[in-house]
Amino acid sequence: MNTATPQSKALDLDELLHQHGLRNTPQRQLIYRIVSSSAQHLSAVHVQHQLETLMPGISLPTVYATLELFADLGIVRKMAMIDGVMLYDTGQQRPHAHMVCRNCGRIFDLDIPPVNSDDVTAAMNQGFRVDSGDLVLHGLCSDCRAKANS
Amino acid sequence: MNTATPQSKALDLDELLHQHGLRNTPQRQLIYRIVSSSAQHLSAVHVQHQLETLMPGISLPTVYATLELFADLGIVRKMAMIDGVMLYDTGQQRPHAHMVCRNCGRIFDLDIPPVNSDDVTAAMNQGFRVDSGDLVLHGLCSDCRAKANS
DNA sequence: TTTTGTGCAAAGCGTTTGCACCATA
DNA sequence: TATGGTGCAAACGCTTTGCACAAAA
Repeated sequence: MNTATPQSKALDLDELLHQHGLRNTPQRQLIYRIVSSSAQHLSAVHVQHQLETLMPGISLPTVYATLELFADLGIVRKMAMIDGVMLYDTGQQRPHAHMVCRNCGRIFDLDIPPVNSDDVTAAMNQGFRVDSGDLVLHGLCSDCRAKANS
Repeated sequence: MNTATPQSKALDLDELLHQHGLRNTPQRQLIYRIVSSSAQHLSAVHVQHQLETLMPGISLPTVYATLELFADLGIVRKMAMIDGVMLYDTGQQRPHAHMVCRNCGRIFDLDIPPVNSDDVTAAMNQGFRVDSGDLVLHGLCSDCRAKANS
């Protein structure tokens, strides 16, 4: 059924868009390529920076609109908003926590499940149904720990 | 030593401010009264609303500055930023998670530790030292679940 | 009287919206 | 050719900053 079976995970974006009555544009293709090839979380400006050489004129509103669209299509997940910046992840990575270094400000992905079953049951006991969760840890990254000890 | 011994937990704000060479102003007293008597998280506008009757003219920048000051003094904690809004909690409550209802948008406090020891050790194994953490759960609150089932 | 705090206004920053032009289908 | 997407500019919401006046010590 698929027109091709590319090496890895490349789901057929063209087909997916057409199934939803949406158009296949170079912007969407490029943004898709970036988010699907990144193993890390991405912000909108991060995506725009990565597009600097491939499509210099791309606008930030387009990046936001496309990421929002991809979130609706299940291609990306809207992750935690950290310091007022929304982070997006490819839906292919398993749910994970984020670590913010309070010294250098960098944000790291941690392979830790953000929500455990205790959290879900505790929330349930208080009447809530949990769909997802964001865990953001604050502290020092290894680089800044090394610098602090010198 | 104290000029009064009010009902509950009122630590001596006046003394604390003087210890740090800071001034005791009515704004700080009132904001302190609000945050220390609230069992819930608070945003800056939330605090301002609560001050409507006691001090109608108080400005938002002053509220922000005072909350920031109280955070430095350890009186409040800067909690998670949710939807671009910073939440503050009194340092007296134990660390807890937040629950955002994706239907009504309300934010609830949940008596769940945001970070467990597994998280800390897992982060440590990747080189990070964890100081604190914010857990934000997304889902449906009990009210909206009830409405959805009707 | 000296110094800090407050209030006002405006600036920042990330995100969203309105609208004319362009490109996909 | 018709509809939907893009880019530009501007609006928006929350937070922060600059500065003159007021108030605490």
